[in-house]
Amino acid sequence: MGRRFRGESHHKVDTKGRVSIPASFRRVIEASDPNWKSGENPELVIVYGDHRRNYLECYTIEAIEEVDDKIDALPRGSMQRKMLQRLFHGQSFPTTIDETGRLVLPAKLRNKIGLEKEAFFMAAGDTFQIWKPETYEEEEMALAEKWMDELPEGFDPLEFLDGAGGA
Amino acid sequence: MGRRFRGESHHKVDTKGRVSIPASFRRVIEASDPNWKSGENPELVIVYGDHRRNYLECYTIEAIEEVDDKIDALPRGSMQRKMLQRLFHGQSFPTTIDETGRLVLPAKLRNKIGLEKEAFFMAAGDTFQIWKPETYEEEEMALAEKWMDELPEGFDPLEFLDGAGGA
DNA sequence: TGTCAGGCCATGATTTCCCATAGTATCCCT
DNA sequence: AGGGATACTATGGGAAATCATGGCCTGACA
Repeated sequence: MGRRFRGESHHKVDTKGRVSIPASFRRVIEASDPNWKSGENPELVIVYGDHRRNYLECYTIEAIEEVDDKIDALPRGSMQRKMLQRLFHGQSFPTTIDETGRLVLPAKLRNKIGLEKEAFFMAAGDTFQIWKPETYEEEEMALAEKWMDELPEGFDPLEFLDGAGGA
Repeated sequence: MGRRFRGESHHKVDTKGRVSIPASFRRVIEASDPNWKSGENPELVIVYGDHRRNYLECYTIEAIEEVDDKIDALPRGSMQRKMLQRLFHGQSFPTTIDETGRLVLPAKLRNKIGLEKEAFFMAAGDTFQIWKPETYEEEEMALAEKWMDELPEGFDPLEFLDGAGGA
C-alpha cells in the first residue's frame, strides 16, 4: 500500500454536487494513480454499495486495482466472485478530481447517503469515506462508544495494536 | 484487460427496442474496439445464451476475441469446445452503438429476457449485463440475500478478497 | 400502401469546463 | 522579525458540451 490517508474534515457541497476534498487527500490520490502526471486530474473510484451502506468509500486507483486483481483470482461463476463484482464493479462510480481539487457527486450518490449541504470526510487507511455529518455522528459514534464501553475496565484500545483478543 | 466497466443504471427502452447505454460504458466499448475511430460506431457482441439465462451479457471486441482465442485453443471436436462455440458463436449477436449512443435490441432478445419499458445495466469487469429490472431485483437480490444470510454472523463479504473460506 | 426499422433532428436535463473571488498559509528578502 | 508577494485552498457562477430520450421522415419490404 502506498501513502495513507489521514485526518477528517467537513466541506460544503454545492447545488451541483461539487465538494472540495481535503488537500492532504489529494496528494495521496495523485501518488496512488499510476497514470497521473502533474497537471492532470487524478482518478479514483467511489464504491457506494447496496442500500445498507450509508456512506461512500473512495478508493485510489492502486487500491481498487488490488481489489480487482483479487476478484479476478476468484473462480469465474462463484458466488463470492459475483457478489464482489456486484459491489466493486456494479455499485461503484469512477471519477476524477478536477483542477480546483473538487469531486462531483452525482445526485444518485448524494441521495443514497442523504447528503445535502455538507459532507464529512474521514480517512481509513488506503481509502477514505464520505459521510453525511449527521449520520456519522449518530450511527458511527454511537457504535464506537458502545464498543468501547464493552471493553474491560481499564483496557486501552492501543493494546489491539499488538494483537490483543476481541472479536 | 483494458479498461473496466463500472457502475449500474436504468434506461428506457422505446418501442423500437432502442436503449441508451450508460455514457461511461461507451468510453470503454470504444477503447476496446481495435477498429474504432472517433466519429464511428463502436462494435460489441451480445451473448444471450440458452433459455436458462435471463440476462444479456455484452462483450467488447477485445473481450470477445480473448474468449475466441481460448475456444480455438481447445481440442477440435471436444465437447467443451462444441459447447462454448454454441454459446459464444451461436447464441450471440454482434452489433454497434449508434451515433446517439443507443443500442438496438431486436425483439427476439427483448422477449428472451422479458424486457419491456426499462432495462437495468450492470458492470461486471470486462463485460456488462442487461437485465429486466424486476428479474434482477427478484432473482438476483433474493439469491444474494440468501447467500449472505448463510454466512457466519458478523462476516463481511470483503473478507473473501483475502481468500477467506466458504463455498 | 401499411408497417417497420433505421437514420436524423429536437429538446430538456445534467455535467463539464472555465473563470472568479476571498481567505490562508508559505515563502522570501532585507 | 516585518511585510509584502506568492501559492494554494475553498467556494461560487455561467457558458458550453454531453446525455437520455422522444418524435419524425423515409425507404424497404411484404
